[in-house]
Amino acid sequence: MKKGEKRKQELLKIAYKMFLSQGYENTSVDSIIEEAGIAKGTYYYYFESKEQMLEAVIDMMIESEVETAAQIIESDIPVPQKIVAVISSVKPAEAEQPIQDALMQPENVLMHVKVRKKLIEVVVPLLSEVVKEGVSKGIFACDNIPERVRILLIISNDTFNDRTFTENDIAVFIDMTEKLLGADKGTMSFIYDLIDKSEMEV
Amino acid sequence: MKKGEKRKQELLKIAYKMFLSQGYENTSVDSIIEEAGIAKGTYYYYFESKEQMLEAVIDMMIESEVETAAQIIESDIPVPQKIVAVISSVKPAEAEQPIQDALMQPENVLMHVKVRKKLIEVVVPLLSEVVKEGVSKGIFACDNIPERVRILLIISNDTFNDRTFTENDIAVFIDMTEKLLGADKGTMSFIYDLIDKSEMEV
DNA sequence: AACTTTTTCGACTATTAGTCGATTTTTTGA
DNA sequence: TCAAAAAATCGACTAATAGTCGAAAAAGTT
Repeated sequence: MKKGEKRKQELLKIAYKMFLSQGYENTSVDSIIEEAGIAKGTYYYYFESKEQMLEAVIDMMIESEVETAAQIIESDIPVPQKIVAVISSVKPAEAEQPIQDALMQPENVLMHVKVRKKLIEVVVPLLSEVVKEGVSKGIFACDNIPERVRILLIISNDTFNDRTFTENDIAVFIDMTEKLLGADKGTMSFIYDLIDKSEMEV
Repeated sequence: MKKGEKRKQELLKIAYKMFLSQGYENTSVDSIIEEAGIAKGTYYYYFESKEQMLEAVIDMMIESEVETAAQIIESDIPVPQKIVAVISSVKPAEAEQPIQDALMQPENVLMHVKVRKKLIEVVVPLLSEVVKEGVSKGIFACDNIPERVRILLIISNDTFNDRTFTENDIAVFIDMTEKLLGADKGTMSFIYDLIDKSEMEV
């Protein structure tokens, strides 16, 4: 009842690395068990299927990202900055490994879609609270907050995570965010300074 | 040089149906050739790989949708209605088969993502022209049109194609569209009447 | 020590995408 | 018209895959 959990974590870590470096489809169960030094039967003692293991790996990834997001929310920075910080934290970006690159690879569509879906599911309620705080402070003015927050996340993900972007994309993103949340013009323009210009298309 | 093209089209049609009804991953090459009554070698005479065939099937799907979109654009309806019509035409929706349902199935992520990506690539320029027309007529007022159009497509796709939606989603979509394009409040509220309420979540 | 439960093993199966050389059918041009 | 060239078809074969299963070893329990 104890050793088992450890082995499971160990397998998840190995799979996590291999999925990211080679893609989910290109990582065979055989190669995972070889890397782990266990037999086929052992693998299937811990995981129902390869896909179920992928779910578990994703849950693991999400968990740590949500922790970061929660910390940011509890911190004491201005609401607009807080929102942007949470949105950024939700993309692996500069973090540990080239996770972002890995997720961009076409052989990782499945993983990519699943991560995004779960992340949005879990971050929308968190971020909605922050926006609500902004509304009560008079920084924002809008209704249907969760629906708006979702749009924010979808677009930021599409613009900044899934592809290369231009200055125009940033300008439109800022404009859209302000209008979507009912903020004064200029409220979100600090975003421009945060962007890593090296990631930008010329 | 003639018979070949016909066979190719025939195979594409068969694959199209099978991919949609069973999902891409669940459709084996063996089952396709059985359905078509040909040998393995013949299949690979026409297609490099199963995935390359998927691309071809998608191109086929896109092509017909783009034709429809182009017709709408040439038609003589008001600009705001035109935009919404194009966006709707871009989702298979009520069309022929339960394509939409098929693309929603988790076993079709790959196909789904590829269709969306290609569709956006091809529709953004078309729709941008329409918006430009709207700007010159004073209905809209905005810059960076292609970037804004992309957002419109991404969000409409996420909201109306990928999941069930609520009244709030519609309200936010209308509000966002108006603000994104710089239209007067109410310009896009006709959208509400177009929505098939039966598709809505309760 | 005798037992039960948890964990591990690896040979085995069934299915898959893709290869290849041989063969048949169709086209072409002299 | 007919033979050579090109296009199209065939199906047995390979290599890799995810997943199964019953037996055995290890760890816990009494």
